[in-house]
Amino acid sequence: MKTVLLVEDHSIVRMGVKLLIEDFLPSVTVIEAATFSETLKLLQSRFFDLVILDIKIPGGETFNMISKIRDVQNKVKILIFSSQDEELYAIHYVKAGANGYLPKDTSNEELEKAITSVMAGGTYISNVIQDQLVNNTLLERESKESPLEILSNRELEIMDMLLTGKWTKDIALDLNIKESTVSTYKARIFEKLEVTNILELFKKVEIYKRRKTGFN
Amino acid sequence: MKTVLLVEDHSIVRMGVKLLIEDFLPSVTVIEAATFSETLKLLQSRFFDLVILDIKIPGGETFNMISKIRDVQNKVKILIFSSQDEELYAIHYVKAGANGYLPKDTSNEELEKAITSVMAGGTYISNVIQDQLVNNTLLERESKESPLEILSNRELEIMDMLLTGKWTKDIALDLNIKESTVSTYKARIFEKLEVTNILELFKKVEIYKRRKTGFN
DNA sequence: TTCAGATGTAGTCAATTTTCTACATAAAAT
DNA sequence: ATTTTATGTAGAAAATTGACTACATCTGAA
Repeated sequence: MKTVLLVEDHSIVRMGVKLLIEDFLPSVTVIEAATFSETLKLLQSRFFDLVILDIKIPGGETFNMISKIRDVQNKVKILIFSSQDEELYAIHYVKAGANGYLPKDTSNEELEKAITSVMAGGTYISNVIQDQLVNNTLLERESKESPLEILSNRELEIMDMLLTGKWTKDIALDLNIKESTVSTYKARIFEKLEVTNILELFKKVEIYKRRKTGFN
Repeated sequence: MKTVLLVEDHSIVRMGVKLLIEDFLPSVTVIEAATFSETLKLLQSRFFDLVILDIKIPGGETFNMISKIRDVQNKVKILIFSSQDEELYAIHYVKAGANGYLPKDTSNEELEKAITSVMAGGTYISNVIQDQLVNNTLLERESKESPLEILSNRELEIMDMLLTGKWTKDIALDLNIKESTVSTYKARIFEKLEVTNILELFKKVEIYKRRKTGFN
């Protein structure tokens, strides 16, 4: 008899997922939690085989949640269940110790596959993320503390200016280099951090900042 | 015998909502649609009492969806069923002719209440929005409480897309308008919200969201 | 010591975006 | 009823940025 803790603040979604699980795995008991503190309390009170974790529930500090869960029940499997927007960071969740990542707009079949494979002790990563892994040396890069560390000083300097809202030409002027040079840096930064525009860059950096400052 | 058209692309959510409705209103038939074109097709083929509309489904142009639905079946009730992120814009949906607005993270009871009251010919507006209405002196009166409310619907729509990280040409393509038009909107949005680039825009909107939702 | 890969820098030309102007229509104000 | 202002939309020209390519120097690994 397996027990799953479903952490998700949207009751509608909870209902759908719960139903789905009970349908294809009738022997599984699904317990629900809507907040992170509730989650921790439940984890302290009883054993779970799997935690399905919506990464942006109230009271949760994204990356820290995973380690906090493991602090309480270190053998529990964790399946991140996130909205599409977070796909960018999916790899980080896995790196941070999650056993799987699943976008919310997934098909029922995928959800089923993910849950069974993670509960069986495997890892589940949606195709999107697999692509990220395959055609990139991301894993190696991620082995460093922060993706920001793979930037050269000059790149970092320019990234900072970019995040201030400066335009290519401003930066070129400030640093006395050609605009084309700035463009090159920009391209390299974007490539290294795997983003395609300043907004994504900003969000990514935000996450790392939070990660550093959060008590770990 | 009433019939409800549930428009929602996430199958998990569809499942939850459908179940809920069938549970508390057993006489109601729920038909599902995952895209907007599917929605229109269904509306043309048969009569519905209510459309529950996820505002960001594939193929939908946010605000136009409401009028397009009314073009086909002008007496149908429309209940906007949107994710929390859109709460900011809720008031615009109601202005645009929706009969109700309901955030996705609602309780089952609220969903029930919303559906019954809208189907009965009333209007349902979640408390969050009611607050907005109250201190804004109502739908008609334009109040500048929120900087976002001074944007037109089209501007808001484009701002959303901008904040997703989309480029001018993508938006133009999506909305079938010229890139220069998008640029014009962009300029107007920037001017109205007093920012000079997307980053500032993003930050401004973030701040406003946090204030409204009381998060963190 | 040698050599591949990383880094700092640009040029060129193509692609994209912005600016400025314009205009019809809708909505609001007088 | 009439004038203003707001909104949705573009065209043309100008400005900015990006993609590719190149190349010298530096640096760590074989």
